Amino acid sequence: MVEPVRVRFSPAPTGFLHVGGARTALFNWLFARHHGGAFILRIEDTDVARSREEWITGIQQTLLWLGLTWDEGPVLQSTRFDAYLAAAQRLLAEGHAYECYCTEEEVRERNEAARREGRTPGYDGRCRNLTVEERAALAAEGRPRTIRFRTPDEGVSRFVDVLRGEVAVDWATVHDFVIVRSDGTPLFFLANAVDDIDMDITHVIRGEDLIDSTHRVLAIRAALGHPEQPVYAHLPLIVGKDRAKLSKRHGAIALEDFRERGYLPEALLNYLALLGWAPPDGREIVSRDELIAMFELDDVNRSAAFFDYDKLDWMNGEYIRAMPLDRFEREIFEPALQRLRVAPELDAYHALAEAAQVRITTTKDLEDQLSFLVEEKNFVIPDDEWERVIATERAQELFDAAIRHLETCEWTHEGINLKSTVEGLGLKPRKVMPALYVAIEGRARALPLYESIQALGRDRSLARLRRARERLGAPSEAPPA
RNA sequence: GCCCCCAUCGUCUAGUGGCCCAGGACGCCGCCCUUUCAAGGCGGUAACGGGGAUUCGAACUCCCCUGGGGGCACCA
Repeated sequence: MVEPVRVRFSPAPTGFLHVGGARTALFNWLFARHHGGAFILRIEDTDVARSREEWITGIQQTLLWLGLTWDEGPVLQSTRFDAYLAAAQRLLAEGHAYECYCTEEEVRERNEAARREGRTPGYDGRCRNLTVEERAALAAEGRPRTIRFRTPDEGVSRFVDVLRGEVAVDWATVHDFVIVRSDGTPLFFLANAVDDIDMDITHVIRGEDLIDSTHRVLAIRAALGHPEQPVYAHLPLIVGKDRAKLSKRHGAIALEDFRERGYLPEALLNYLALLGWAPPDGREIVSRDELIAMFELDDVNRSAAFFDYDKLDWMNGEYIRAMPLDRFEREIFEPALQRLRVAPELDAYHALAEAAQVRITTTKDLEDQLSFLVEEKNFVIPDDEWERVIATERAQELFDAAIRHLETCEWTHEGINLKSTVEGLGLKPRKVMPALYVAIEGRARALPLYESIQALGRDRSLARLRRARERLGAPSEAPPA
């Protein structure tokens, strides 16, 4: 590429950023970084009524969390209305646009009628060729006035999409559309066209849902004296379980929520990169730098992708496991303890942290696993676990032996080892150990027992075992197996 | 209704006319390891939507059908 690459991510601040938007941002960012170009953040807040300040900051925070830093911006379109309106005046003066006095309701009603009668909806061109007198009369009625772009009556609109080849449509099927609202504010098509020109955008990478609007934006560009086209790449959509496009009100989850649920930004980034793109070498775990090095726009595929949480979970686990232990302890283990209000005695918990690292998929997961460390009065054994796992034949013997062992053993991993104690009773460890897990950790699928006992300490461990032993009662009271 | 886009295992994908009776990954199933659960190792299940055409030869090219999705706002 000879010219410097300039791409933009241009969300509307009308809601949170979800995986679809994030993937679009990521591909733009990767493309810019790969080519040493500029990644620009542009906020398309031309719809003043729906745009909110908090979404603008929210989107930025999310991008930064993912590590998608921008080189220019954020440029708020709401600060550039003058430029768009000047362009509109020029289009008006040169006959590419006209003043339209149809109200929103009228247009909507006519469209609905058209749909009902099986005709194609779309602006019917009522105000297309008004005379000066007619316009004056309508204005005198106090009717609101919009500025509407006049699309060509015939011919074909075409552009080349990197992923899909030539995309062509008959102009006859593209109806005139509003570029300035009756309140005088500009709309997406106008602002988008003007900004892409003014910002020297070279490549437009966005969702496929915008593919049809491309013809309209291109028509404005041409009318404004810029017939040259940026390179377009319309990314396949990310769909939900029902294969329908994800949106704020349809199945989409805010990226913010992924953060709260304990996903690592690098894992989410990696996963997102694999939605619609695959590295030439077929690897799944690809670092940010490798992504930048390998990413090519024409390797992106064309069909919609389903967001698979199972695979994301796996990938997040991979990233957690790949962390150096000290970093895991510092950034994930310790904060989890703090959230549980457990004093982080890291020396005592070292082995536990190591054991936990390979067992969790999210950092939120870790909290559940570590919840047994809470103070004694808050520790409870769920009734169903008690019945299923602890209240079994020979449980009394088992607990008596375990208590005896832990009362005197050396307080090391090897010393705590209960295997020979259990085997000494003629019991199979695999069969009966779960009872001890539940007594100590409150659950059968839990962090390793010896590390947990060690972390809990001798007194607290014995207290839990004795409590369970007491509840079991005398041997004769044991329920028949 | 009209226009546009898409079509390989359940899911994400590789594949660009012979190397494919289709490869990898997630999931799932089984076995091993094992103090539970994981992780790890080994193995397995599973797909080119249908029909034509081109060709010596099609997952790969073309056409039709079917299916799915998107768009047709004073949203973006």
